[in-house]
Amino acid sequence: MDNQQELLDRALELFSQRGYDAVGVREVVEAVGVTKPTLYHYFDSKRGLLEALLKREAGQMLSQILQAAQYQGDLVLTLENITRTYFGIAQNNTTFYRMQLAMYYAPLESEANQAIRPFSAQQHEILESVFIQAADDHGNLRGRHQRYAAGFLGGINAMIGLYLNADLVLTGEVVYLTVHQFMHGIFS
Amino acid sequence: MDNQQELLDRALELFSQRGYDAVGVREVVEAVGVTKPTLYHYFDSKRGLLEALLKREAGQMLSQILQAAQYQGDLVLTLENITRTYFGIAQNNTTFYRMQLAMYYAPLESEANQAIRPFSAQQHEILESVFIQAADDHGNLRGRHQRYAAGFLGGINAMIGLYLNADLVLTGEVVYLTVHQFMHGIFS
DNA sequence: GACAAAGTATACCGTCCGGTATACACTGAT
DNA sequence: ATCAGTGTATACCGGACGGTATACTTTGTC
Repeated sequence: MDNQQELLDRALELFSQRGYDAVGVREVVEAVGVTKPTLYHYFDSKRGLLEALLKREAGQMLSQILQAAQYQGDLVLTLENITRTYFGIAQNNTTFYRMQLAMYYAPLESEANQAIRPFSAQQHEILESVFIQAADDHGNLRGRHQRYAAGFLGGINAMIGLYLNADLVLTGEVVYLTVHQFMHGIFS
Repeated sequence: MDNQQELLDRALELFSQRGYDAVGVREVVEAVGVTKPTLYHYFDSKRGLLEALLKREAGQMLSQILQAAQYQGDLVLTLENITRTYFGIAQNNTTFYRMQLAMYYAPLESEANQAIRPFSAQQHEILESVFIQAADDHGNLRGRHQRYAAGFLGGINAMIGLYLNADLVLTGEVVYLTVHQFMHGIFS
């Protein structure tokens, strides 16, 4: 019924499965059962389609992460909330999570990477702010927030990577382990 | 002089900069100054070009990692050697490292991902074998080798990610910090 | 110096690419 | 009933795509 939303849905599916560059607009419109002018009516270009898609999906993802990342004096708790949220997104919106990861690692000059960059930047900003705030309570974090944010997200995505390969189930225990490993290393 | 190698060189550069799908064979041959039949003489297809490229670059990368991953009773030392090797590759062959990362995260059904898969599998195998061997000396590692291998590589790539964004210089200290954080967490 | 093999170029194949000019149908407001 | 705006389809654009049939030129071998 709603061609605009259906176009976004199919585009998400196809881009995630085969990649933005490899999927033509023709394929998207045929999957929905409309024609190209319909797509170009709602989105001015293929790039516009991608950006509308990101706005819809990434917006929701960011708001969830932002909410989970409210630091209130307990770093472990906050990191667990963040991890749980990421795992939840990866499980409930696997398709988008895959696409977003692929776009993040896509070449700098590719449209895909350029489109995802603002979103990634916001994501990192949120995580860094947690470590910056926590540095008030844990002095030895100071000045390392960037490395920690990157490392923490790296750890989360390592687990999500295993999940996406069907090598791991993202249980509450894995949330605990991911955060615990980040805080205390592998031996404790 | 050697058109075959020059084609591989330019293809590496272009694929890394803009992505496999976004670069046409026409562009590759023009960058070298030859014509398409020359490319198709050496490599049967665009995919063949990519695979020859991987064989050349990934082969060398794997042999370096394999050498660094010889576990001889000292897990920290081995992990530091591995980390140093990864950092070295990322620095000396930035172009390939970028491309390889992008291909790893590319959609499962994309040619790029399918081509890189065997290489990635070998990489993970090598890392897992380190943790499997180390479990003889550290019982509490047992059965977790897959998660640890993924997490460790995730940590390495988080640092390399910062390096690729010019946000971090990969010094010997970062090698130490990366391994130390993996072993003991962020507070020690 | 004949000959096979390897390497390269010209010119072309059909297909798909992103994008659009135009026209028509539907809807709601006047 | 009319008219504007929205939505959709037909049919097309120039150009780029991956790939190749053919022929020529170079090279090394006997």
